[in-house]
Amino acid sequence: MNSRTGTAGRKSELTRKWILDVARGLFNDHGTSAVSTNHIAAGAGISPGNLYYHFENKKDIIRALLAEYTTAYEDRWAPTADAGENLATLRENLAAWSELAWAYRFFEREVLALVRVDPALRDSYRETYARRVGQYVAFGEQLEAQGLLRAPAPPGTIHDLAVAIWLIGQGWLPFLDVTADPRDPRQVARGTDLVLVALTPYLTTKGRRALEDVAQRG
Amino acid sequence: MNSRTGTAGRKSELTRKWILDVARGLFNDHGTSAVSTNHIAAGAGISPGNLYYHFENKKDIIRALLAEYTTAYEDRWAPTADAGENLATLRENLAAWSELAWAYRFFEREVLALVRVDPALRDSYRETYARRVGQYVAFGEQLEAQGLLRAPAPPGTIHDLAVAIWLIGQGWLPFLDVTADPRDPRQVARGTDLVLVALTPYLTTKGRRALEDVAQRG
DNA sequence: GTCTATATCGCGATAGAC
DNA sequence: GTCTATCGCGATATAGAC
Repeated sequence: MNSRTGTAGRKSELTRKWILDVARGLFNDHGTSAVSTNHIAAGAGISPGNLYYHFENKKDIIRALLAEYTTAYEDRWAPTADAGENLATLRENLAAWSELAWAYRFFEREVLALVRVDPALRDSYRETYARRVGQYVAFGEQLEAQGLLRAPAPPGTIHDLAVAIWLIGQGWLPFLDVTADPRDPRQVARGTDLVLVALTPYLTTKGRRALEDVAQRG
Repeated sequence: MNSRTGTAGRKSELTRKWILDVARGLFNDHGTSAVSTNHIAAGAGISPGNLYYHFENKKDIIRALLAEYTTAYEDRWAPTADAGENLATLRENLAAWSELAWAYRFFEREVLALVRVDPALRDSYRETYARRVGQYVAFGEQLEAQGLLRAPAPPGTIHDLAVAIWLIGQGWLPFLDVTADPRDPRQVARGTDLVLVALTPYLTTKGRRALEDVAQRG
């Protein structure tokens, strides 16, 4: 509130970041509801009072983590123009994405419940979702324009496909967390398979070749 | 524990069921972590002590609700033999399923978090998942045998598709809950669209016609 | 089977010293 | 910026009367 963030804010930022890292780890391991602000403070080796100096409450911490997550994603995946190139790197992109999602896996597990009880969180989630699916759709339209997409796609198909892929992407990691060991690299590969099983049949032969390119090279 | 369930158990079963109904409603509205055993007791118009007579604790209630949910599903959808007929009724089946899912929507929202903190729940969930996806795969193989599935499906495709569809089915309702009004019938229809956008491209022309049949008649 | 009363515990949050 | 101390509250769970 009263912080003019000059050089004085440095130490504060460090502690703040440290709290977020610890909280993220605990949330990932035990789920947000099992983790109290006291646990976080203890885990971070600071006092409860200090934690409340940096954050209003637990919700505030969760919001900050979502902001981190979103930023990390958007730093990494600035949308590019060439859909063909994107197809070629799709697999590695999915793998890289899964790394990030793993770091914030409590989120993938709990978002839908969390946004229900925190309107502020809900708003940023909706915004992210809209932007993200918008990117998918733009990607699909690029594919179409470049003849990489099978022709007779009824209107709305690309959008539906984008949402379906979003759902698969949202769901598969926490799902593996339950049914298998998500750290197993082969399982991560299965995650990309699940996305591709939805996407592939919409690609032309040329599109499929672009997709497999990297598999040949790698 | 010491209950020889004869005629004496009748009243007990009624109260038990009533508690479950109330709990389900509250969980749906506020999420499991915001709802305490006291809230449930108050909502049911009974004392906290009475609630603990019928259930060990909150986890126990949640487990009972999952059992209810699973049973309700399996009573409704006994697998049938004719895949072509199944295709024709797929849309209505999806719509009917969404009714059921709506009644237990807190589950769709929270399962993955819930199973993490309750091993018993985790076990039944895994079991249900395995059985359900197994049914999907069997369905896919029937389609294939009847020439309703496009021919060159690489091994594993049907299974991947089954899992992808499971993920879409798991995800879309709670997702709508966040992004739109899930009670809007058109939104429910969009849910089936999302499943079909993954399935349709794998169908032969004949398969697609079987799928559209009902749309013509309705 | 159901109630009332209560014990215990830990969470969220703040005040005030340093 | 960080700590210690602490208050108030509500959640879980049990004891014992009816």
